[in-house]
Amino acid sequence: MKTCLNQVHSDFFLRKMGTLMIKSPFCPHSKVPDHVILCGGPKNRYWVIDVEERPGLKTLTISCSKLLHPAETCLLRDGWEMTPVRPGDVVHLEGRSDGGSWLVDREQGFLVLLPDSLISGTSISSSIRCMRRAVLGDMFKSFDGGSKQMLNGTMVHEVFQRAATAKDFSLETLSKLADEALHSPRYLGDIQHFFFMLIICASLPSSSGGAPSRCQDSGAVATVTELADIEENVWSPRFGLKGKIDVTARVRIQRPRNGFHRIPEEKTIPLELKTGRESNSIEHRSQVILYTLMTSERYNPEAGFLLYLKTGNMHPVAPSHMDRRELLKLRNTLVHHIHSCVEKEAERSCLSRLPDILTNRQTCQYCPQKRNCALYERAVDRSSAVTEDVIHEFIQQETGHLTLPHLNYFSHWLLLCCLESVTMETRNILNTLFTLACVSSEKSGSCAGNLQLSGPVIAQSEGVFLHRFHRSHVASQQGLTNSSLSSRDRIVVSDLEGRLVGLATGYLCEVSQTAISCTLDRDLSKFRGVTFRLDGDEGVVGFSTHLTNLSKLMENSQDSDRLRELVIDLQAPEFISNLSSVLPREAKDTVADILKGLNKPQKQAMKKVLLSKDYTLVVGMPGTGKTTTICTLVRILHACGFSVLLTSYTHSAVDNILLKLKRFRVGFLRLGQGQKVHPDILPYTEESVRKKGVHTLSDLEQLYNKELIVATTCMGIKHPIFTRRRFDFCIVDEASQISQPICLGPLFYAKRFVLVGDHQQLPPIVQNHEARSLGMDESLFKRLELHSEAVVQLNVQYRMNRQIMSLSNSLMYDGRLECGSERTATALLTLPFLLSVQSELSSYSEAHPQHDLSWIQSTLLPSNPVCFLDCSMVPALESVEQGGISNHTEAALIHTLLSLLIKAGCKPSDIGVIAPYRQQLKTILALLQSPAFTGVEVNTVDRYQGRDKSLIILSFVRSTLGELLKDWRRLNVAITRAKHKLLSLTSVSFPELLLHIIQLPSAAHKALPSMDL
DNA sequence: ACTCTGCCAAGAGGA
Repeated sequence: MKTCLNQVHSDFFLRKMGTLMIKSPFCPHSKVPDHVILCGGPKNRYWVIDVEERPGLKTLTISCSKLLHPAETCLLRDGWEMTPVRPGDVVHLEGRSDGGSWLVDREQGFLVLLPDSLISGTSISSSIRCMRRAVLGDMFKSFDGGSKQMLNGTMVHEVFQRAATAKDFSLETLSKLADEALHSPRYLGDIQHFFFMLIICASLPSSSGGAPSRCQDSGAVATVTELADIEENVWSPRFGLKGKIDVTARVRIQRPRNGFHRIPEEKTIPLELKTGRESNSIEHRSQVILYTLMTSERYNPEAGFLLYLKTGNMHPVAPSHMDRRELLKLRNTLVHHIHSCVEKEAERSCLSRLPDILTNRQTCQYCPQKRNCALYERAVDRSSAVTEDVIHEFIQQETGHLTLPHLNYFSHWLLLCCLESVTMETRNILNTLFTLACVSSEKSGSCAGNLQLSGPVIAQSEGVFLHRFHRSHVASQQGLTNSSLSSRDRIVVSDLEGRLVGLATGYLCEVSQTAISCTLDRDLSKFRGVTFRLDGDEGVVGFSTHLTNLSKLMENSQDSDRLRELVIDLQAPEFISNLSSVLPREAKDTVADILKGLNKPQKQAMKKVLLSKDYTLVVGMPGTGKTTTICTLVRILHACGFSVLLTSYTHSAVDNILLKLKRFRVGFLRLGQGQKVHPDILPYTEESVRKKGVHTLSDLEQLYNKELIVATTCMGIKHPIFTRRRFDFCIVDEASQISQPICLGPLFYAKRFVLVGDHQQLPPIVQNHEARSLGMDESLFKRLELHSEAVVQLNVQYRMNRQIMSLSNSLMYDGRLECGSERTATALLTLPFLLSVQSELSSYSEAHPQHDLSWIQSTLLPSNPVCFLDCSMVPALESVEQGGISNHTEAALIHTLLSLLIKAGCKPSDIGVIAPYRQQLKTILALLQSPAFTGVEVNTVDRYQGRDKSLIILSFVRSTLGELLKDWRRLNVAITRAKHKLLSLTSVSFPELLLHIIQLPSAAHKALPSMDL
């Protein structure tokens, strides 16, 4: 067995420091991180302090207190000792403890490793055959599936569930439902993909006489009396399981007993439907066992049923302790592999080994993960020792087309993504839902408790139910509006007791003091009377899109081969020499017309794109009309009859271009959730077009093929349209802010691509330090930039006046940035009432000669477009608070300056306040409560990218540059948002920007306390 | 040492 790393460390520690140190629960080795929540009792969460291994036995030293005291012990044996538990893990224990000593063995107790990671029933049952496949399936999620049989299964499931709900299994109803399912917009896309039609009725039970069904087992008779639910969603933080139950049924069980009355017993049990062959396999039965386990808190079902629709046979599944034990052990192994995808080796992280490859040709042949399996083996595990011919041949077959650089790129980015996902995982707030009482969650603001359903539930559309909750009694004095929950947030609904965790998910609509309305994916009207809690779901999206794209890049296909050459091998992009061969004659005039409004570099960009055979990179320096350029480019391509896939990382970036495009009456199709799309773009979404009537395959096909231009976010490429369509061009906006694996996604679907961005502005955000240092913040835009022949620079800007521009020029652009016109270059802030403010300041100054106000006087002057206000003498000190870093002195100075500027006649809506830290925004906003400041926009540097204001006040907050502004790209963004005037409050000296410094006197922020502002 | 947006999901069956 592999020795785990932590074990090595503690052994080492033990030898060095002697036994006393390691036995002490307070050894620094095992400090509990802040985000971990521990507790005792039936929902216990223990921290593993130490693991001691002996043959056939594992002893854990554990504690449910963050102080790691008192410590308890847990003995694992009879196979449980193989559980891959390590110091620093969190575990849940089932069973009994005898004075702080637990025993988990053959007969009693369960250990649930990392219980807050909920593992789905299907993942676990798929791990029975092959653990490696289950782990890969968790990483590369969108690889399983896509067969006709599956689609058939999905639809038959739906038909059955609907018929069961209606309690009507007549042939007439069934065929009606089947017809509906066939024409449901939900499946049309998939059906189109497979091009087949099917007759559903063929797969339905012949004895459609109906529910209730019966089942016989060793004399006991179970009769289904009622359907409690369909597609019930279950999250079980107790066993670390989750799943969706096909049918939750009430049954009456009658057991014959000699000499006793047959007292019927009512039970609620899970019922699993299968439409395929009646295999009654371990996998199928295990699924049922897991459902009984995860619903044990809800219904305590002793058994469940497996119903094969083809034959109509129902198999009871009554799990034994052994069944549950073995499945939980599998879950623990699986969760271990998922959780420890990276490990440290000599201070450097590397990808962990996966469970071994199965050498069963039969099983592997149809495995949906076979490419990823082979890739991982060759690119990561690199076990040269394995020379088994079967495996070697398999790996060769799957990855033979790849070179070493390809494999390195794959494993490198896989490692980066895994590192980042581990860091993101610790911020998952859902585990507070599992363990934290609602009251304490409410304090953090992401939860609302004590809610009761009020009024009717309104079904808005399929799977969208409008609910209203009101707060039954205000336990805490807080009203609901104090919470940070706001409309459009994603939420999870659970009950207050923690029995019905994750009942439904949805979006918040309205929040008032005492009521909340939201749309949920399920109708909760039958839970009337239950007290609910509602938690904000920040949603850990995970990295499956990243990994899927990486895997796709390694595919043995034409599209992927070409992308690998360009992206990994960095093959030089090619261009054709003559425009006339691409420009259709009839489009020439239109194109010439469109080109008229452009400046020189913009025209150059158009030309380069049209001539490109592979890709073009458009550098859009600040204020150079990036959006206009893209919009014009799309119009030209459209006029030439080219199809275009238009994407960016964010919805707002996509919609920005579309809003412009719309004005030129260029048609397009916008894919994506209506919730996220700009209201003016909504009519162009698939959803809206469909409402006008899409009933058949050809309708849908027409909808998908009609427009030359299709727009969506980079994450939106899972849409069925991409299984059918290829585009002439793909344009990716803000490409310098998108990480490589995500940026790759849309490129698979186009012959050529255009990346638009500016690597001198913000890079992709990476949380994990190691991942960043290993280059995860390098965008594809930046990677490809070395091919200067592919780059066009938009360097003529229409935003900043000369002085502000030169600041950025000296910092970043080596003087390449130019003003588009003399008007732009000389534009200044207009302050109509400046004179009266200045004279007021002068008279104040005379009355209070101890205050030196000359700095304010010169700061206000529009003819001073760039002012660095040096606060080091004031002094303005940063303070570290709960929510981050802020600087109250700078905030006070901003308040003073804003008051004077607005008084001098600057419109609040022309003013932007920028700070790198969120906490500073809060501090500033708190000072700007008066209505006079309404319209002033206070935001972070990051959120201001792509936008501008006439006047910008920038608060540096920190007296050293700090991690954020140390990144000059962020500093560059900050200083290039202002059109006419830029005021920066800082205690940092910039040798690079030695211009325009105004020294603030000591206590400058207290200079005007009595002046009427 | 605090910057941020994306996603609907667990399962649909077959050797």
